[in-house]
Amino acid sequence: MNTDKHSQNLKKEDYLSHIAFDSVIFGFNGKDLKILVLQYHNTGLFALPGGFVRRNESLDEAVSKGVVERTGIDNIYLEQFQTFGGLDRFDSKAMERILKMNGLDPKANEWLLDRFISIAYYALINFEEVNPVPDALADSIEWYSFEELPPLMMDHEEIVQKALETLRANLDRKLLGMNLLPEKFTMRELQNVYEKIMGEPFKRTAFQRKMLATNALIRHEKRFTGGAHRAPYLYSFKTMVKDRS
Amino acid sequence: MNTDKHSQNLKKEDYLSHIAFDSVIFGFNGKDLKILVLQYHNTGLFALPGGFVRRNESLDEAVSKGVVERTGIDNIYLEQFQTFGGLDRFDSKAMERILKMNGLDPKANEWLLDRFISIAYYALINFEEVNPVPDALADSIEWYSFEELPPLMMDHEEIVQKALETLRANLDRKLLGMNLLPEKFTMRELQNVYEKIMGEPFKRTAFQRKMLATNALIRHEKRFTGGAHRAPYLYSFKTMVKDRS
DNA sequence: ACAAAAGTGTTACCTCTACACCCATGA
DNA sequence: TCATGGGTGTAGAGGTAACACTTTTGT
Repeated sequence: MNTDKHSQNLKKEDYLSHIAFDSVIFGFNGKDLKILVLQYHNTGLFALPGGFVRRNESLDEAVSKGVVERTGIDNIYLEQFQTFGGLDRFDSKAMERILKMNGLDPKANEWLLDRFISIAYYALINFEEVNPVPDALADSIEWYSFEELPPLMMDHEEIVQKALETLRANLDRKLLGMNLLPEKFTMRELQNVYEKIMGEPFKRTAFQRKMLATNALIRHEKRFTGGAHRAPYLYSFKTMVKDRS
Repeated sequence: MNTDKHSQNLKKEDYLSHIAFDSVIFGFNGKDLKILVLQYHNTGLFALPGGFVRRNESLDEAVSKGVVERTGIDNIYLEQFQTFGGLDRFDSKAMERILKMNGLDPKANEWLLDRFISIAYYALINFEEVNPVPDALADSIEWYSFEELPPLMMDHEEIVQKALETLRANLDRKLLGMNLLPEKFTMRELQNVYEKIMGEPFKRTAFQRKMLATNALIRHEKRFTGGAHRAPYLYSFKTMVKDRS
């Protein structure tokens, strides 16, 4: 949970009360699968980037805007995967602390201390294009790989877990790999993405054939890396179709 | 969208504003796949059974309670599948009419006319056990098969569509058939469920083998129907495990 | 005996896997 | 020419699908 860039504008009447969103933003730096985590000013509290929904925008618009603001790129693959509505999922003391540390009056922003239901989305982005931007209440937003995630607020660790599960379940059904890679990539790079997401190694030759069999790749010129070996082909995905379901 | 049984209790302060749920309740009568649709008093408006979330109950609890109240049975397979948050998804005029026709003052229940985000669930139940119960605002709740669905309010047709898609996508991954059948059933009955859900016929022998290969069925005594043919075995599902993901 | 539906055996086919082999590249 | 990693050919295993055959039941 998190706020708009212009925190002074967090007026109750502009937003739908009790409704928040959280986003699990995945990026792949060529080696590791990472997610964006932000830290609130002077509190030591870590959380997923999130926000609230304005009365005059749809849920999808709100989330899209939030993710674009944090990453600096638009045209992002975004997918809603679950809504979290447990009774335990608000921590008014932590929220109060966050507001105070940002010089905001908790009394004047009482609606933020109330119970929230959060709609969770995951995003897949091309790591290279991103320049993460913290919002007004947070002083840092950084990439963390799964092995070194800091402890997250409230139920955010559960949200991350569920995001990863959903991503895994969808990986074969949809062509998700494309959203984590630059436009052109080698088969080895594609395999790396798949292995990091699934958390297990694949056989090189079987992977290659499986991918080619999907008929979704275009083969381009070779990439001469300077390595003392055969130059691999570059590939790109045929269409911008992200969902084949 | 819909209300609690005791509509006089629909006090704003008891509920989370802007948040509703809708449920697509599937049942199988041995021949057709049907869903429960309710009709509001004197309005000709059809809608999915739904409700609101009390401040002191979790989202899942609220939905579960709502579905149990309408069907009269508990221990129902329930799965959240999507949250709908479009700007178009409120129709204050229709809601006003519903309130008026039920002798409620729209002014006193103004929060119900506001914009709502709805978390949608689907439920799978054993048709035979159900005795559908309309809530206070509705005068009927009835089974409709997909071919004869009445026009539904707001985005409820989209919700039904998405529920069916999700059910189809999950059918193989999870053992969902079990929730739509009585405890013991024949292979032909199980195949009927699958065919109705997927909307396509399966080969009898292939289906039988595929099901037996899952190793999830127990074979019981035969059922002598009086038909002039070999009596089929009865089967039941091995475990109450509903999710193998 | 016969018709109807249930259950199973068999064969052909297809797919996937493993392994080997060849290819291209720069040192 | 050697080491390294990329691409493809092939044979065997395993799984799937189609079809026929057998079994069981009530008329």
